[in-house]
Amino acid sequence: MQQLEQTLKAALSAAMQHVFGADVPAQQLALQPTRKDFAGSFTLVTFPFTKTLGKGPEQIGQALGEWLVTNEPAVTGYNVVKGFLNLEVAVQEWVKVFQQLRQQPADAPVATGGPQEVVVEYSSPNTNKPLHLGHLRNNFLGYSVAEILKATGATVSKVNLVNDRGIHICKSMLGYQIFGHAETPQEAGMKGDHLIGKYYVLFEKHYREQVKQLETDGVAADVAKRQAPMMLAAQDMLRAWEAGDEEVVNLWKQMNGWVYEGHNATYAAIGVDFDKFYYESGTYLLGKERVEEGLQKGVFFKKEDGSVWVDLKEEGLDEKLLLRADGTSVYITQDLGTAELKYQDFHYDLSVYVIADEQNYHMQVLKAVLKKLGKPYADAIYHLSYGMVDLPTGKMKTREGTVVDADELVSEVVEAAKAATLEKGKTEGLSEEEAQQLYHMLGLGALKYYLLKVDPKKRMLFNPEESVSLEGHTGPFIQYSHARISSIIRKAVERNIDFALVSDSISELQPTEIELVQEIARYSGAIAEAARIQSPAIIAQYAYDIAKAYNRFFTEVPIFPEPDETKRAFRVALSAQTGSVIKASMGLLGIQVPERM
RNA sequence: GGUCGCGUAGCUCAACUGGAUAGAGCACCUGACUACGAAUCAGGAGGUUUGGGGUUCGACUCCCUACGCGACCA
Repeated sequence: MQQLEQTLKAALSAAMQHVFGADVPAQQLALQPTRKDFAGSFTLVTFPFTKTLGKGPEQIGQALGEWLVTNEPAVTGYNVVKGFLNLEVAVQEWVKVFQQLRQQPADAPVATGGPQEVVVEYSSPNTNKPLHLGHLRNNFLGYSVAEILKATGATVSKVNLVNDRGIHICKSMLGYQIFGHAETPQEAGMKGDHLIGKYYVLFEKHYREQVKQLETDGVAADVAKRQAPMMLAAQDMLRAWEAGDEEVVNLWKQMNGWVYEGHNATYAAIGVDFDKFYYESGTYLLGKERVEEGLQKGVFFKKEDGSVWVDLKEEGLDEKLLLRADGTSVYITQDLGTAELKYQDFHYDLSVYVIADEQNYHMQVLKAVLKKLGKPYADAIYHLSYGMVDLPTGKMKTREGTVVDADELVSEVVEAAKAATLEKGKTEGLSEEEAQQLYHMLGLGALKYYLLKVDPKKRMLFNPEESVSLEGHTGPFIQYSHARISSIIRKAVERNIDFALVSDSISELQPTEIELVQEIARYSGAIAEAARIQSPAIIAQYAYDIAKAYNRFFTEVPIFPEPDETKRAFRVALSAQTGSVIKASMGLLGIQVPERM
């Protein structure tokens, strides 16, 4: 299609020359797709030329259209509406476009001139609780953006930075020590991450009671929060951990191990993966080195109490603490270390951080600090900032127990898909195992699509009912379209229809056929755009559009009843190509598509 | 208090660098399964794009302002 557009632009440029004597290079001409309600496929907006040409917009459109129809064989007709010149393209041209598209596999890389060596950091859980709905948006986004960047030919490494140390980890450890009676996940009959989460919650519960007690005893609220025995004990434990206390470290290793097992099970269930794991316990010391480096270079400064700061007022930010007075690290300390480590490992020219937008300020600071340090990789850092997920009842809040658990949610969507599939009686001929796989594919397809179709930057609302919906603008709608196409291909093979080659001699195409060819051709552009703005929503919308276009084609145009052998083969080929593109585009979202459903 | 972001149909979301009559889905109404899969398709109804100014041939998009919501920084 790029070729076709080039042809049209060149012709328009020539028309400008011949009709108006104006020198307008082809690159300066922007064509846009013609709106559905008008005849034609490409539109030139003529308003911008009224001044230089000294003519009215319609006059320009008429003259250019007239010239094209007589001089450019690819253009078979035109119409002018106000300042819009709509061009109709010859059927042969569309057949040619389709033939070219078929020569490459649907998942062939799309060169965009973008970054080549990329790291995408996502998921990055705390090791004191199971994953929840917010993590799911993060995980799906991270996985998908990585796949999209791969589709532009980049080498992409997915990494997970595990937040495995700090006061919150000690809280769950302490809760376990006090209330856990050394129970194991097996004994409790729980996944490891859920078990640890239970003790984190228990810690918080008892800690709050202590705070309340202190307050009723007349202690000021903020003092009570700091002085409650359980908080003091947690801080003791953190110090013991940093000092390498054997008992504490062993407990820490054991409990984190359980959490990793639990998280890994969730990752496997939702189909995301990582090339490398980083642990904050392994990077915070490196971060302290960066702070030292900044002091030596004179870009950081020390206050009287010994704490280390950076002044970012010139960058429009504020002063920022980098290291506490007692020498312990803060979040940004370890982030400095991790950034350095990632660069050593991958020498990236793009490093994506998939992190919620509540950390916009923090990420600005990180980038600014690395620039101050003169790090060559500072500019390559990109914060893929996504909005929080709200519930119909409002924000998710741990305190109020409104957090939607990832594992529970996954089993719910799978169950919903199962129920719907059974109700429709579509399990015929499937083994039990195949059926289970299908439910999982559909349930997860619904959930992933639901979370990915929204612009990542925007805050979104999670409606449980809509997230398991299988109709309308949903993942299963697209999966269904693919299953339908697969059915057509199976039948075509049974009937020995040869659709490997598409004849040049097709002289007529239905509007829905042209539309479908255009949609297929749009795929590479969608990838480029999605990669540029790092938005899976672009791909999600595209996959929906092409599925929609296919379903329209499917109901309007007969395939097997078509008596003309050439047309019939073309329609099967068109179906096959559409199926490949649907599969590939859904793959970029991390969603699988079934052969039947 | 300071900084940043958001506001589009009853609800959830689209709208490429400023382009035509602002589009989908859900919900509501109507029609289409003895041609290939109805988890589908076609049609109807639904909008002062939060309000008010400005720039432009043209503004959901850019600028100013008011209001509302959210996040972050102390």
